[in-house]
Amino acid sequence: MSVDPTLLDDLEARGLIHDTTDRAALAERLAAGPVTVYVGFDPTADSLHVGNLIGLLTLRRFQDAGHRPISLAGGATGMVGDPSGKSDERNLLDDDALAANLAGIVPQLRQFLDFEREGNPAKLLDNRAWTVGVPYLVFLRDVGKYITVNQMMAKDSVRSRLEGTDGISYTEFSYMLLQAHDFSWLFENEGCEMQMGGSDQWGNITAGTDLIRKKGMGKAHALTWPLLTKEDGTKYGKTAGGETLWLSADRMSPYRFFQAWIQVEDAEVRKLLLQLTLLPVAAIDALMAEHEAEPHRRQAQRRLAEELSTLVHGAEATAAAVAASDVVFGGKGAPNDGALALETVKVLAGEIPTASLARSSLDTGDVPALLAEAGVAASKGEAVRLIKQNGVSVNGAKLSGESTIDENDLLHGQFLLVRRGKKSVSLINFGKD
RNA sequence: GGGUCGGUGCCCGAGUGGUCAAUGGGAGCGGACUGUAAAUCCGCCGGCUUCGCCUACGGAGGUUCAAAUCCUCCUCGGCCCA
Repeated sequence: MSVDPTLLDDLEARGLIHDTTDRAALAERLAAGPVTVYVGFDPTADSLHVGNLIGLLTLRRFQDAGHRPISLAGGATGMVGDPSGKSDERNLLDDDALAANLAGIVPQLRQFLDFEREGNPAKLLDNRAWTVGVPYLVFLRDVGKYITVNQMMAKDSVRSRLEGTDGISYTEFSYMLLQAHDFSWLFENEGCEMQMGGSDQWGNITAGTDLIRKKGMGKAHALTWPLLTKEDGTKYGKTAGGETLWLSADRMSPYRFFQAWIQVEDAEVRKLLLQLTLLPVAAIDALMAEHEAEPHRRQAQRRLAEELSTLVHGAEATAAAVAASDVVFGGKGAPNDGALALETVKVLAGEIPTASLARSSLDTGDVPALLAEAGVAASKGEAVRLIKQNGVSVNGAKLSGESTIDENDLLHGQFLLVRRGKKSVSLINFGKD
């Protein structure tokens, strides 16, 4: 089995290396042959989100380079809660919630890696398997003895909690030990020599490499990537509107996911292409050159959205999102109602927010009330304002204060296509007669 | 436990008896310009049966023609002392 010797350089070029243990030794080890490497994902919700994408993709990059990736679902650690990046003590998840979260996450972990690949198939493990039955005394002897409290308190997230007024529970304080134990267990039982994670995981990861070294088990490696941030340094992971970018179609529709990436600003797009897609660096450079020549075509954003949608939701859902986007944003301004085929409307209904209202809602002739009822505006007052500000169009025509809507306006006798502002489009379905 | 300062709209923060749905900033929303970008500019930004009414300035009472503003109690938070 041969490995791709350019892996580390590629990661470097993508800006994906924040820190590593002994870089020369790591490079040497990676060049020598397949390495088993893991990334942990704690089931804090029933879906992963963009914050987890780098981890998933980095594992994928390792697999594509010939190494053996392990996705670790944190069935045990998720119960305790990682204090990293948290200013408050977490609520413990009960068993049912944890099981539900795992059930949501495991398929997502699966889809990024190849579990059948000849030579270096991926593995998916749950740390609960080797954690749940460990007696406390054994844990203290085999893990706790090797890690000093001094080291644990050196961690920023722990220190800030110690200095704060609310403190930190012994449970969360112990999180680092659990993660170190995972690494040493995987090292011993799966031949896993390397752990990766976001830069906030550095302390937790090196606790593992230290434990492995102190127990005389051998040499383990670590790599962290920078947390995904925007140009201004704030955390990525939300849309401009503040929505979390979930990977689950139930939590965020493929259309909205797609749109979120289309709307990325120029300053961010190169970095996102590098870190969140599998496109070769050279291809990204070429794409960016194209983009800079004709920025209004938004080729870079489009490609980013297509690549990510395909990775997360698959080719079919991506095609539907593209089709819906073309209808909504394809023409100059609003879609042309006459040209909107019933089939297209039906595709849209699956992709954009759709409200179902009773036909009787049309009877009053009160347009603002209708918009409020459909959720286009938060209140009737807001709807009135939006109309006054020229912010609403129905079936492609701007509404004015005098506009009315009746049965004759329904597309295919059933739908209204409502645009609010530039970016937000929704459908109101009045059902068949 | 004592003292003291404070709790104002999504957030920060003015306002200390009427002129207050409440100054200002941020966020958000709409518009213009554009490229579903950025920057900039303009407007909006509690609700409604919208030239008026209702609900709101931690909670409950009270004084007053009139309270976010004064009084009482309660509650929560900061700081100081024990």
